[in-house]
Amino acid sequence: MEKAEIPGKTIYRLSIYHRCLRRLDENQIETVSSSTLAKAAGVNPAQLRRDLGYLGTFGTRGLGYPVSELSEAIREVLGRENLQPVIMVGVGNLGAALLRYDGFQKEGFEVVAAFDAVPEAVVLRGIDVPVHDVDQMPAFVASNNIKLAVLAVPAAQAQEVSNELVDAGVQGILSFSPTVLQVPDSVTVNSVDLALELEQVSFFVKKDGKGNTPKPVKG
Amino acid sequence: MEKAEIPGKTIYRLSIYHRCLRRLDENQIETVSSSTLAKAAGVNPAQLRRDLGYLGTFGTRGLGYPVSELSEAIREVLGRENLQPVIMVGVGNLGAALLRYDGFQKEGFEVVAAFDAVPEAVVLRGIDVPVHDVDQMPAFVASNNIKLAVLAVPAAQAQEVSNELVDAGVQGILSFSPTVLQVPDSVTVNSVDLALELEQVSFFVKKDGKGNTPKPVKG
DNA sequence: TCGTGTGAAGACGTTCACAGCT
DNA sequence: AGCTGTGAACGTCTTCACACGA
Repeated sequence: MEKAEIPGKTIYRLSIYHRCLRRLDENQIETVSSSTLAKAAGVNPAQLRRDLGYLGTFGTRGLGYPVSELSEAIREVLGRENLQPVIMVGVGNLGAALLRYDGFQKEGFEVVAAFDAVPEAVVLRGIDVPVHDVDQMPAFVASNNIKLAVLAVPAAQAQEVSNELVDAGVQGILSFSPTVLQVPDSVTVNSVDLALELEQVSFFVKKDGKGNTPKPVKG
Repeated sequence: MEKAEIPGKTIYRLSIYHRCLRRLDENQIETVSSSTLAKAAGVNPAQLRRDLGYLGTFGTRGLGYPVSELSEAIREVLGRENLQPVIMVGVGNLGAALLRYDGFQKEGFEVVAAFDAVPEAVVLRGIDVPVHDVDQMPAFVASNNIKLAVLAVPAAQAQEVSNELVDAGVQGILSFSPTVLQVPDSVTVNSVDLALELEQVSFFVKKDGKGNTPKPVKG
């Protein structure tokens, strides 16, 4: 019965470990200890071991973890064995920048199409993903069996577009709109609110007169 | 002795409440109950009351909270009474999009200058913030007493630029580089890793065969 | 009666500390 | 000796549930 639930925070950190491991692997390093990897990932060694414990038993006592094997195991758990298609909705400032961003591809996601209310207005410099009218989104999602969407529309339209995505069959949304989206429980939403992230930093900066407030760390 | 430490997670939510309250205020709504505001913010009502409890006693039993008064109180705690200057470092895809993004301004931050290794290469369409060579950053930070920086440089340069920012006197960094930054304890870093946020969504989407994994919610 | 404020309980996440394997 | 794997302690955040004021 190896069916322990993996907490969301652990998942997030596993992704970080995965990146570090890939770098180690590229450098031909075959083994790494929890303390070394933990330092690279910015976490406590005990936490790292606890996190890896969810995957099974990989380490060798007195030695450490086998880099490529562990990397592979994490990739499997994260479900990153093959490319996963994603659509982008909203190709304004941010959406366009995200379309040019190669970080998603590097982590195994492929942005296969983009949708905008006014696709004619989109500046296509450096964008090689087709940009369609948002009307065509539901059909595209259905026929290509899309599960993931990145939402980068203005706040005022976010809820409406989110509803359309959910109706079309999307099951996961990464939203950049500064709004709280209401979705059914079956749909996963992750909201990245840029201004709030900055505000978070700001608070802990100005509070350093003497009251030693703890450092904020992403969930 | 009203000196209770406010947890980071509460700070983040206070920012959300603040936004909701501003919207209510614009709509001339004078009073709001914890359950209404909580629903708008996507949290549990008890949590909302607990969070507001850190600020003091504002509500009226049987009635709710005075919208504008509460909004003001939060703004004070967050230290958002006046505009706060921020610099942007790295004006590539993402950096340029963030410069055009008006969300920071709306939350009381002003991006006063941007820096890039190759400022000549920056496409200035829609950007009205001066873009300087990164060499000039330390002097600018010192003479303008800048405390906050947004970092949007490639991963390979992130740590180096981060060091320069810290040396120059920056105390808070919002980083978009997919790397773990090592900084002194006195400096606050908040790292937003776009690909990892998408990965987080992806994991919880594909795990819905039957194992009902919990929904991830930002910090 | 309605809704706040809060003690107490519970859930969750992190870290310690050490037994045990190599 | 060195490092993993993990019970147990600890700390933090969330939610319940209800007393109390308007």
